[in-house]
Amino acid sequence: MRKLPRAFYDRDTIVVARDLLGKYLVHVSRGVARVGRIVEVEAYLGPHDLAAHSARGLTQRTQVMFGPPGRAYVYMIYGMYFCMNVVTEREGHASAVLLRAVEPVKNIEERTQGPGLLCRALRIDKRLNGYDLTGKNFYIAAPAKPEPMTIVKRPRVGVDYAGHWARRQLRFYIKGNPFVSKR
DNA sequence: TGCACGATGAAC
DNA sequence: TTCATCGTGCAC
Repeated sequence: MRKLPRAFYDRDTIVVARDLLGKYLVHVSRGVARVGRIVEVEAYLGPHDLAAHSARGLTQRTQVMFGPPGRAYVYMIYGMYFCMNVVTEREGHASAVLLRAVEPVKNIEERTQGPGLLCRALRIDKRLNGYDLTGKNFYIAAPAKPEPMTIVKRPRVGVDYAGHWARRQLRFYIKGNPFVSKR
């Protein structure tokens, strides 16, 4: 495995989203390295994208989205789950990719089919908000030999309020993978 | 300072 | 379809 460099994230958000499929998400917590293979993602394109948190402008919560690429944007949702994103493109662009599901690879016992569940299973919480993913204990890596895959695109989940942006096909997942979230 | 609601998940 | 549960953003 080779850890993804910052340049990987400093590219068009849709390109990064699709390219993240099949990569390994690694979090070392209390000496335990948990690894999941990314199988489902969603792209959030920036302040002009009405479904993105950054559409409301720079706030305390969204400041990481407005920061440099390659950092984790982790936030609490519905008072009980966390969601994890990776920040993309140049600083100030405020775009990110939401990780929606991973396939268990190592040291994962709980379910991972959904953004809240994958964070719980990989022990990802608010403390990791802003973490530099080119760092030591929390990163994304490319497998030694990538598996062939077909990518499916669909509208994003839970953003019906976003007008025509709700219809854009910005959700991507690996066709046929059993760990993709249901909906 | 108060309050409506959400990039969810599970039960009914 | 309803509910758990709380931080955020925006209205007063």
